[in-house]
Amino acid sequence: MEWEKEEEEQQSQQNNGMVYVKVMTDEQMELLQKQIAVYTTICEQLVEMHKNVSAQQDLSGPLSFFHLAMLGVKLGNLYCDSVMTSAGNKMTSRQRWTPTTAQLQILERIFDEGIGTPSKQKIKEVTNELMQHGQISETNVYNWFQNRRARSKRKQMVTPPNSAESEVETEDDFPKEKKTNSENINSNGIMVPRPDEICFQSSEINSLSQDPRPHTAAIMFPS
Amino acid sequence: MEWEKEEEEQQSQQNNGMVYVKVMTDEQMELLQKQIAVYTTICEQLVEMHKNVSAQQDLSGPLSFFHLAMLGVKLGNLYCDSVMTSAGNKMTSRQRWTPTTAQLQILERIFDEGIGTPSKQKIKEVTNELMQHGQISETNVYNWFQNRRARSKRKQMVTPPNSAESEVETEDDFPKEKKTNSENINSNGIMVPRPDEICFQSSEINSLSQDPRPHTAAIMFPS
DNA sequence: CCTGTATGAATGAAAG
DNA sequence: CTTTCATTCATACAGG
Repeated sequence: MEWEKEEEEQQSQQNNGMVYVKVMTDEQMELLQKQIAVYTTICEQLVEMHKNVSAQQDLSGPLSFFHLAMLGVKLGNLYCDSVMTSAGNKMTSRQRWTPTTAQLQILERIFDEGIGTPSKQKIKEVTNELMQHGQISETNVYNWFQNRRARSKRKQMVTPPNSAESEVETEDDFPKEKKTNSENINSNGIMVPRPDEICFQSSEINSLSQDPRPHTAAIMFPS
Repeated sequence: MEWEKEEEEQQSQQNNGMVYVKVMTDEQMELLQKQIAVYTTICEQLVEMHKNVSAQQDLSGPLSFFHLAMLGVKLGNLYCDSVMTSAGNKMTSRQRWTPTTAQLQILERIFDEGIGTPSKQKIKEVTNELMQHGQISETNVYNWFQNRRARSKRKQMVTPPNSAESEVETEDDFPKEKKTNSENINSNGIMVPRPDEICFQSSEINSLSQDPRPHTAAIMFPS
């Protein structure tokens, strides 16, 4: 991974001036890495397992255990249902394309390569490749790049040219001081926000933090 | 991996206590969460895959997996705990902006003035003004107007339509401000096939992959 | 606690 | 390309 660059992030949203950062100790850091490593291992092994099972059905593997284990890890829940809702007549909704994680990875990767001009030809190519990972059309690709570019640009534009406005009071006025018993951490204690809709680092994280930089879609692997 | 933060120390009470700590921005934090979320999802998918592949299996397998999974949970908990307690920094990435009453009043007033074109310049002005009443960013203002307009429009769209209801059976699926509890459609970001080509995909739909290809999750595992 | 709702934010698509 | 719209996702809060 490489988000080491991340210089001076500075405000994503409600904090003009003041910078909020997460602070962790080395041990916490290490813990985190371990956690990810565990996931990595689990995933890899599961993949292996699946290969075997797929190879020969009779492979009498005690898969049930996986289920149990995974359920333990699983923090969120809901699994999408089957496509159409009970009513059956529904299904008319959702006409808008939603990139699959695989597609997103590829798109981000390509975007990072800097080619700012998707050019018709390129679009076609990309579309073709993405088609391997799910339904998609050239228009989708085109729009995606259009939006991606526009938004990443806007982000870096909003960056206050300087720090002149060193406010003196802000950031305390935050209404509520809520400190809500932290959300984001599901009851299980695991910090994953929500199992659904995962996206590999959209990295344009949002609002207007700048960062016109690379967002390699690779998952970070603690070595 | 090392995301050394550069400037912008913030160091919390950088004096006694830990001398060096890792600092992450909201973006980084979020990125991390997403990565973990990705793993989680992958695991879930793999498990689902297994469910399908192996109808029923006896259990008596490799406890190692189970242990690993549990370990993951454990680490997850530990992680959260320690992080929360340490710097006391809000671990919550991205809390959303909440307008203060003063800000809301002003926003509403401006909105009523009819200028439907917030235009960048206007946004800046307004933001500036609102800053006097609490933390806020241009994006917040921008979003606010965006949402305000969209929602007021939708509202008036729902109200009038009770006079000449054309269709006969379109009553319940109508928008309704009911705010559809979503989740009726897969939330994995998987795209639902256009109504014009839904043919296959019936049994193992969401279970594992949206694409009718060898799902070998391998592709998701960058070395 | 859990659930429903209002609303801030993200984003695909389209208009300009 | 830039701006706007429409739809959806996620979360802060109020009620049970």
